[in-house]
Amino acid sequence: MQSGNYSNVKSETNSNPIMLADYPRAIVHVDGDAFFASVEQALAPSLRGRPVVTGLERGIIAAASYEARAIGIGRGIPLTKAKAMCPNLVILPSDYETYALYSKHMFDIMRTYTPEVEEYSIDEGFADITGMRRVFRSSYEEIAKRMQSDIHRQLGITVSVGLSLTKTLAKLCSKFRKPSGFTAVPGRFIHILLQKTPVEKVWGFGPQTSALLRKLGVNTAFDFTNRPEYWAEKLLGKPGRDIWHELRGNSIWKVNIEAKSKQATIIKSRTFVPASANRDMVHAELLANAEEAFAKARRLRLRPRTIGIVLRRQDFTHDGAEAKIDRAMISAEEAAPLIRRLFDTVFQEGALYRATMIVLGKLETAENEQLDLFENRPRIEAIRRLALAAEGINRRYRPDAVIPATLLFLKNEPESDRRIAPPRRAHAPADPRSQRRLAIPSMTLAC
DNA sequence: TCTGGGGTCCTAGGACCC
DNA sequence: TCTGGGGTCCTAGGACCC
Repeated sequence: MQSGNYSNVKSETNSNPIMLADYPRAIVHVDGDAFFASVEQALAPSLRGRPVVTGLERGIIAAASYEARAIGIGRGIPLTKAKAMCPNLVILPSDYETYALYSKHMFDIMRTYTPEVEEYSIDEGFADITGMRRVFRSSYEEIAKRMQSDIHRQLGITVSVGLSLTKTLAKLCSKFRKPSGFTAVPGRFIHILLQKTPVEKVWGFGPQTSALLRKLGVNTAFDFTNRPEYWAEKLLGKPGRDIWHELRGNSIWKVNIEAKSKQATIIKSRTFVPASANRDMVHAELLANAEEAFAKARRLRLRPRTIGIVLRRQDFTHDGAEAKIDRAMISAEEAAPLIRRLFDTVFQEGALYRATMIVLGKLETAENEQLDLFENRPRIEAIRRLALAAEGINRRYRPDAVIPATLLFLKNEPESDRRIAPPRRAHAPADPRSQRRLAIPSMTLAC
């Protein structure tokens, strides 16, 4: 395990101290190392030490173990390409339920050191351990290291841990050494960390903001914090000001212990290859997404009050439209006429589209659902029963055993993945996703 | 990082009201 | 009937995150 802090690093400049107190707040960031792949390796000892990736169900790598990364295989790479690079690659489907169990256990371990734990995502979280030194009769560094070793011992996975004064700094620390790294930066060494951090690595600075900052001669986090606060706010608004403070050791973003509030939107989108200008085909893709989005809404017992669509063109520009719905809808069939209207306002004849998206917004819990007195109750009930029955059949047989007639356009395409609709033999390269279904019968490919 | 899928938050600007 | 100021609410879209 790598370990250390900045106390042994010679200061490159002693001017402009940003924060001198060591830990006015002590924030820990715990970041799972290749989380999905690590869980798989923890579950199956035979996989340890081998290159393992997950993402079989999508055809694109969702997580890659460090053994896989060592040979250049990482997130987002198509499985076909990855397999070509490494014939021994172990390819698994993502098993989110199991990962969620490990995730919960990881947060429970963190909570044995402080109740103030934020479950930021499935594989990373924050803990505010300010004031806990006395309770555990140890330094903040020791507490954070114990958290790390507890997780390793109890779960069999490694995590990287950062300790500093703010969430932003703690996150920089946990990224500084990986995997299984430990990095602590107290107040008097913040400037050294910032000098080593290019703006792109700062949490909250994406490609747009980073490019702008670089153009203005701001290349590192240190450069950014050396500009005046009003400059940061004027250029980047409130987020810019918040980040400026966070980087200087002034904690703005509190560790949020509340469970994630209710989901606000459900999004379903799919890219199809090749792009298409065919009105019916693009519309059918959109409805297929609507089917999945409503299925998810039913599962979560949520009802949308708005429906939005987005059509993405081949050049990655996109257009969208949104509409309110006046009563609760639970199926794509109910929404189909509305979706059609939105589609007709957005679709442009002659444009080449590569993806469609459905956005169900303003979700409400089904319990609050109120039916309009004047609406056509029997018909709506019939549609509901139909949707639920179809779902049951599909669960029992195959996902597309029963589909709405509106999707027959896709269904009729012979030997084609439902989501990859257009005939591709003539003019397009084969899509790897449609091939993998036929070609990969088992979970593990080991040659 | 020339781009897969699922999310959240912030802001600018328009509508509407006094 | 080009004319003040200001508040609130909503929406579209940008930017970012994992």
